[in-house]
Amino acid sequence: MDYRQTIVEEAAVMFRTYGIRAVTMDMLASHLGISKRTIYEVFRDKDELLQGVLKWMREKQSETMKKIFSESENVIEAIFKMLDMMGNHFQKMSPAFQMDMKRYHNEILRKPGDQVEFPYSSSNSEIIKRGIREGVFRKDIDVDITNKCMLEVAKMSNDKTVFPSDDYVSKDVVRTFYLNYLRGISTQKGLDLINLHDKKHK
Amino acid sequence: MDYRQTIVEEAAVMFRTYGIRAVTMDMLASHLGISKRTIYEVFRDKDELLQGVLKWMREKQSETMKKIFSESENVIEAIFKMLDMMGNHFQKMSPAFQMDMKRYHNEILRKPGDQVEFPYSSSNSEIIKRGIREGVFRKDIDVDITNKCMLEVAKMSNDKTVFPSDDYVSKDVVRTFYLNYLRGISTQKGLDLINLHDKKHK
DNA sequence: ACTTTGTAAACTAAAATAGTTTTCTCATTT
DNA sequence: AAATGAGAAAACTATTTTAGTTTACAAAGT
Repeated sequence: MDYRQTIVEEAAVMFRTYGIRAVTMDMLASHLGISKRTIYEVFRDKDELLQGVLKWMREKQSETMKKIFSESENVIEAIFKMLDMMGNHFQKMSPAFQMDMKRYHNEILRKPGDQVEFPYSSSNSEIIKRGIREGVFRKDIDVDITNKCMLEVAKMSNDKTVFPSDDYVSKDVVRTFYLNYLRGISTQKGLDLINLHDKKHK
Repeated sequence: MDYRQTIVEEAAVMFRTYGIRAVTMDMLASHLGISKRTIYEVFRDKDELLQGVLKWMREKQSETMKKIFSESENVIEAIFKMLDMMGNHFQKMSPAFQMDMKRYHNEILRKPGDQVEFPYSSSNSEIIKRGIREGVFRKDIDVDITNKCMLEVAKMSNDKTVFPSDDYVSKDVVRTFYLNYLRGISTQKGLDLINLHDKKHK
């Protein structure tokens, strides 16, 4: 039987609920009702498993994005839907997971070729380009830089070390932070759409 | 200077955000901007620190409860406010924290006298007694047993292993589960109040 | 100057956990 | 029915973490 997908999905849930380090291989195995050996049959080590999990998360997330993107009438609507989705994801994602991700990230050059990229909020420049085409974003913005910035804003908004959840509600931070940035790159038409959706969503 | 309270409060936040095991003493120290040594000056070991944290959580929680209790017109109103507060707390509380608490709990008889009690939802029989007095709860219920049961219902509602947050929204589970139990011990007057508040809260 | 209070960092000892190996069992195939 | 293979179960090792200690040192108060 091919356990690979089953393992990845369960590991994904456990990692993001409890954090990566908190989930031991024994724990994962017993949750799956299989033996630890079987996991190591499919994945060389925990690192490879993590890579598999992150890859799967990215793929799933990317699909959802595409769906939202294609089902929306305009970019602003798409972004609002996207923010909702992200809000959901981040609510399910334990701070421990984010902490562990940072730690893995900081272990510089663990193995060359290994990319430990943040699974969610992988915004892509397509959104920005479409926004410009639709006359919602200003024509004079640098697509590449803006794309990177929006990703950073999204990441930062959800960083518990920057906005401790005691003082802020994660969802609100994303909204205000991200939307304000959005306003900054919008045309008048874009601003109108933002205000419209913001009111409707509230 | 007396660091004790500062340490306890920071540890409390970190424990419930990242889980107990995920927070190392070094991490805690550097977060506080003090040396690890200083922590050990005040607390013999991590266990004693955890006890301190839990005690403080219980006290703070108990105070809030008393406040809610005294500021409410009737028991049902108090319980709805209480549920709101609990919802908040559980949202801030990482599943890792709950997992670690269970683990500590299972290490039977770690030290005689050590009580590792769950900090939140320490409902007390006062609420039930007041409910009976107000004619909201049936007179024939066993106060002690009901108290214990309500506590268990509250705990269970927030147990991620029972209700994985993928499938359920924690807040909704508490609401339906707890409220249904509540209905079971209520008189007609109680039922009316529950329906009233439930509608208003929605 | 000396004591206290705390920092910084190196250190040790103990615990936890990744990863391995062995043995056993059940099911499928030949 | 014997052989093969896939996986369970559990014991084991080796590595890594982390709790907790010790040491050397610095600033501040007396």
